[in-house]
Amino acid sequence: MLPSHTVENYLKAVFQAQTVLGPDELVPMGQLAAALGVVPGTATAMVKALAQSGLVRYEAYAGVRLTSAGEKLAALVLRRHRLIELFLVKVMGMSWTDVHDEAEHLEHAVSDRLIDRIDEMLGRPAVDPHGDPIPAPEGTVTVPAYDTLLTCPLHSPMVVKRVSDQETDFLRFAERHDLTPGQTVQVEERDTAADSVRLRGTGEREVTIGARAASKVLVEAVPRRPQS
Amino acid sequence: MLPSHTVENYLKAVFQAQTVLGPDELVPMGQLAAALGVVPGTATAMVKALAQSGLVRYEAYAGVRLTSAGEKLAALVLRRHRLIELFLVKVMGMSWTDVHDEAEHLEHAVSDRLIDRIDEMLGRPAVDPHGDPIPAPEGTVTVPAYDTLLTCPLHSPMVVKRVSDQETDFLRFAERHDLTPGQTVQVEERDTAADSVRLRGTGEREVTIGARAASKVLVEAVPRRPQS
DNA sequence: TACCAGATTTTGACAAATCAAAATATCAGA
DNA sequence: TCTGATATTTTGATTTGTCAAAATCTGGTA
Ligand SMILES: [Mn+2]
Ligand SMILES: [Mn+2]
Ligand SMILES: [Mn+2]
Ligand SMILES: [Mn+2]
Repeated sequence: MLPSHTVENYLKAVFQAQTVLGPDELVPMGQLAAALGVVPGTATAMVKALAQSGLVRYEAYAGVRLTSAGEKLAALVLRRHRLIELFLVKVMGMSWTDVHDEAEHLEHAVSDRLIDRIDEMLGRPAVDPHGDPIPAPEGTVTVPAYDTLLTCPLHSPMVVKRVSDQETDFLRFAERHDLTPGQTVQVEERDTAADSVRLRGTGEREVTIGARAASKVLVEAVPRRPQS
Repeated sequence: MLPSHTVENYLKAVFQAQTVLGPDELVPMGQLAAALGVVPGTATAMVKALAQSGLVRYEAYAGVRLTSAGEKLAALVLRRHRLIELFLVKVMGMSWTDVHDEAEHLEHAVSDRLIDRIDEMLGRPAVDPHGDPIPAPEGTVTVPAYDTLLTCPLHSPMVVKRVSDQETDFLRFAERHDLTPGQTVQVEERDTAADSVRLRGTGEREVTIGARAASKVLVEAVPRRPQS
């Protein structure tokens, strides 16, 4: 019995909530329900069924976490999602701002064989168009720990490595300000009171963005001596 | 309310049954149920619901036929299916023998925008890898009337235009004997008693195939003076 | 320690899609 | 016209996924 679309979506949501909360935390039902756009009671019912199938462990009033079986399945859904996103950008010429919604459906419909062709065609990539890491076929992921524009050093050139928001509007905003993976930026000033971050980007252009937005842009120091 | 996968599959099945039975025939429920792999009672229930939605007309004990609304939806599902099949062959390098099952799932998951990119990328093709005509975005299809290897003239070179069976095994058989769209064949002899057809294919190779198989290979006379 | 606000679970209902099996209709042949 | 074989419909259940709203729990605060 292969998992339904719904089951795949629940597992993926738990997986992603778990990676932000930390590996030992339980995901609260309210958060899970919100992520999936269902009413809390629905999530409770579904999670109980998933627990029956051995895909999650569930503690009433505490929350839910994936078992290793559930974790593997979830990682494979995420793998499909991210490979599809990259495929849509690289091969189909779609914009990175739009591919998420399309991938949200396709991730449940592609076969293992097709996903492997896609992977091969893309040269076994490590990250998707947003810089999100692509889980291996075995279901393992390594998530590099990056600074954000809110935590990185000032006056020091940084490369954008990842933009962690799937909303078309935010991605368009990021693109408009050259905050896409691969671009270089530098934080000029942080104003805690104003809740803002002033940036100098490619071509000396300056922008000031909110702290909220800044925290979604993950960066890494530009290596001192780039390989010739 | 966009139609569910199930509704799309029912409409497509009625559409296809209708094109083989003829435009004025009602599709019997038993046949529809068999095509969809459900028990007859299920088909009856579903068809009644489709009739409620105005997608089909249903006459108890007689059968079902698409309304023009249903026909348009069905044609669009078929359009997606066939464009996806061609895409999988041309762009993803899959075999024409395998793409049907993959397309059966993807046809319900691709957006209109993506399907249009695919159509564009393929150069607005008229037929899929099996020679099946691709419905227009408006939901219209023109089905050319071809001879089959069972009805075409003897000793006269014919081009294979279409192979009308989606089974991997049959398609592999056809491929083995150079009976793929674009190839040239010639019928040497028909033996009604033996229920067989003897063919001479590319490279003078001869094969004898059954009448059943022969009827699935649609052909057209090779034009007298091919365009230089 | 008692209470409350907020989160969570429970209960009861519903829609979609399906099957098994009983009931019924149709149609061809005697 | 009657009869049976076959096709179709009906009936009653089941599974999955969902919501609304009532009931219950939990973690702090007074
Ligand atoms: Mn999804
Ligand atoms: Mn992504
Ligand atoms: Mn289908
Ligand atoms: Mn085809």
